[in-house]
Amino acid sequence: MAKYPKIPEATIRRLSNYLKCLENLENKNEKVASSASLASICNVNAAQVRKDFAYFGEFGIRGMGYNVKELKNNIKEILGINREWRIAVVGIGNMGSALLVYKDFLKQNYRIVAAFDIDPVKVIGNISERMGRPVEILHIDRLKEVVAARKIEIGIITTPPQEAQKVADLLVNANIKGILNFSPAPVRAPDNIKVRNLFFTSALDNLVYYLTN
Amino acid sequence: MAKYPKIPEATIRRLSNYLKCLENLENKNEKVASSASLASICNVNAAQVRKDFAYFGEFGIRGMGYNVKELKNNIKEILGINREWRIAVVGIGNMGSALLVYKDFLKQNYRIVAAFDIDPVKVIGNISERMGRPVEILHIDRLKEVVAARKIEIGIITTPPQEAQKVADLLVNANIKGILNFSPAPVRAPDNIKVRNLFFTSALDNLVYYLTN
DNA sequence: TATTGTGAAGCCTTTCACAGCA
DNA sequence: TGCTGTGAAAGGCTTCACAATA
Repeated sequence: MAKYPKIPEATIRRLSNYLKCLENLENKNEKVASSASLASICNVNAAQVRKDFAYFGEFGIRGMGYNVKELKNNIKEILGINREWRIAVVGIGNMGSALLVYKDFLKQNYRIVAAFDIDPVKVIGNISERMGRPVEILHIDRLKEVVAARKIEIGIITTPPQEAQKVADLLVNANIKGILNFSPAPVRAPDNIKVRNLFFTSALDNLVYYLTN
Repeated sequence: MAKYPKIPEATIRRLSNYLKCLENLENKNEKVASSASLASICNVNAAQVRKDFAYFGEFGIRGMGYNVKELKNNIKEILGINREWRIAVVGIGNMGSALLVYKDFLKQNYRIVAAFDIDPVKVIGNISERMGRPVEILHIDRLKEVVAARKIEIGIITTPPQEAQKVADLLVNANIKGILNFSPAPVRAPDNIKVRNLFFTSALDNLVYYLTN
C-alpha cells in the first residue's frame, strides 16, 4: 500500500480518461502522443497532463512525446489494473444483465465471475438466458460462500434502490473489498471498504446544469 | 443563461449527490436535515455543505437545519431539472434497452421519447420487445427529423465504440444540445454542444486504485 | 441552545514559464 | 528544435471559527 506519494484525486480520475484516449489512439495506429495532443482530446491543459504523469515517473521523451503503448501500460500499472479483478454482480435485472455481457469490462481485465439474484429461476427465464447466460445466476444466499470460493474482490450492485443497502451489507459481510453501486440509492459501508456510488442521473443533472446556466 | 455567479464545478457535482440523499431521507419520512447529517451521509465536511447551498441562497433555518422537501426542490431548480427533459437513446443493444426502461429516469423528469438503431427490425426481435418496448425503435436515418418533431434536447449514445463518434456527429447535426456518451470511446463535439463521457470502467479504475494504493 | 451563513486562513490544484534534454 | 519535466506563481476550493439568528 501507499505505493505513491499523495496524489490529487482529480489526477486519478483523469488517468482513466487518458487511458481511454490512448486506447483510442492505439486503435488508430498512432504510436506517439504529445502532452498537447492528449490535452486537446481530453479537454485539459497540457501542463496538467505532464504534471499528472510526473507524479509517477518520467514516461515521456523530450522533444518527442509519449509512446502510446508504454504510457498506456504505465497508467494501467499505476491504477492497479494490470491484473485481473474478479467481480460479482448482484441484482440481475435489465442493467445487471447488460453488465454481465458488457464487452469493455472483459477488455480491461475486469472479470464478472458470479451473478446473484433473489430469484435466479425467474431471472434465467426472463432475461439472462436470452443473452447467452455468460455466468450462472445464483441465489443471493450463496453470496458469502461463492465470494470466498471464487476469490471475488469487488461487488457491483444493480438491484432496485430499496434493496441496495441490504446488498451492500451482505457484500461487506462476505469480505468484499470494494463496492460499485449502480442503483439510485446511496449505500454506505465501513471505512475499510471502498464504495463508489454511480448515479446515472448525476451525469444528466450535470449536463443539464450547464445547458441551463 | 448565467443565472448564478461562478460556481465551483465540484459544487455542481455534489448537488446531485445531496439530491439523491435527500430523496432517500424523504423516503424515510425525515422532514429536516442538518448540514452535519447531510455531510456524514455524503462523506463531505459540514461547512462544505453549507457553503455549497449558500452560493444559491439561504435555504436553511438557523438552529434547525434544512427542510428536506424544500431543499430538494431548491436543488432541482438550481440544476435545471425542475422541468421535463426529452431524450433520445441511440444504439439499442443490452445497455440501451436497459436505459429505455430505467425507472430512476422517469422519477427524475428525464423522458426517453425516442430510440434509434441501425437495425430496428433486428432489435425489436431480439431485446426490446421482451422488455415491453416502451418506445418504438426507429431507424437512425430518421434521427434529425424525429429530434426536431419531438423537441429532443439530449442524446444518449449506447452504441459499440466504433460507432460512437459517428453517432455524436449525427446528434450534433440534428441540433441536439447535450450528449451523454455511455460507449467506451470518448466522443467530441463543437464547443456549443455539451458532452459528458461516462465510462463504466472509470468507476472501477478509481475503486481499484484506492484498493491498491 | 443549536445550527446556519460567511469572512478569512490554509491548503490544494492548476497554470505558467522556462530549464533540461533527446 | 521541439517537447518533457518542474519550480514558482496564481488561482480556486475547502475548512475553520465565529457572528448571526431562529
